[in-house]
Amino acid sequence: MIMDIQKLIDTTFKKYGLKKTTFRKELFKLFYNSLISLSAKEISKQFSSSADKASIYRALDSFEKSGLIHQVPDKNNLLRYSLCKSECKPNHHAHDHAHFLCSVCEETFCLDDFKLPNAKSHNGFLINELKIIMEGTCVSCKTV
Amino acid sequence: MIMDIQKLIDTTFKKYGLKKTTFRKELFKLFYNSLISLSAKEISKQFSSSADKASIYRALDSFEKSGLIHQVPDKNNLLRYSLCKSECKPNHHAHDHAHFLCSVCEETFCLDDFKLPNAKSHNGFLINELKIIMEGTCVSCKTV
DNA sequence: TATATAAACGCAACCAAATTGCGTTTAAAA
DNA sequence: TTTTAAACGCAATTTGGTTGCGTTTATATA
Repeated sequence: MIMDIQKLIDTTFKKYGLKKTTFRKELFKLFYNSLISLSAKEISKQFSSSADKASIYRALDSFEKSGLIHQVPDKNNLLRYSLCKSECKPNHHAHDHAHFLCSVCEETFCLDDFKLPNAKSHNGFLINELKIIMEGTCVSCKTV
Repeated sequence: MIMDIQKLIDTTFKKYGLKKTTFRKELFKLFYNSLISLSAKEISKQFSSSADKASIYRALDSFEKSGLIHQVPDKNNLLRYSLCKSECKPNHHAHDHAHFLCSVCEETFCLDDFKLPNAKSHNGFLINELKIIMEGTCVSCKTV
């Protein structure tokens, strides 16, 4: 069952008290359609003109706080985000999947079906959150 | 069997073609003795005067390439390193342990006994390296 | 439909982390 | 002792991200 993107924006933006500005609607669509992760710079490139970086960073920040997108690891230590699955709530991201960084195309993928172990502690260390990051060659780069 | 630090420096520096300058010897000792991870800024603080940041970054870079230290995750996305175990080779780090970030003291720990699964592929993605990053409360912060 | 208000924008200034260029110093090889 | 490549030190620069502030705009409310 595929939801109409416009309707999705309507409901999610309303749900999290986000204003439907032209820019933010486009930004959401970008995440929704690309599936891959995006950095601020990559986003900037998509908006030929008129995409102020302050606006980008603020939008990313507020999208993240609303549970629409989540930070994903990046090889060069920069901020990078992906669309969230439905299980994420505002201020509480529940990502139980691994992330894959392709060393060829430098893209980040969410491996949704690679479930994480849910250990609560280890040697006296209390574990709140657990991330698995893989590096290697992604499917499409492998076959090329 | 504890190896004399001087001897260790002699052998490892020679092995990797590193010059035994005062600064780099001290830097190595710092990593060797502290056990915890270090950022450029933290390193800088240790050297009361005369520690140029360019020298620090270049030393870190070359130590990493030589397999003496490895990058560890940092909450604020800054470069942070830890001493390597013996199994690391120049330009090929083999860290089969997890990293733990304490959200209280902000320190990074290497959990050497938390072994990682060694899957070679997943859904057509070829896995070269696998990292596990945990966040939570470390042993000492828990008990305080 | 008009008005109020809080979110978002846009622009500039700013900041910290990290990198680069280049001439000088120095450890180690010849 | 001389040579040479690594490392240093200082300044300038780049980059990623943040902040301040006055203006605009979407939305709630009258």
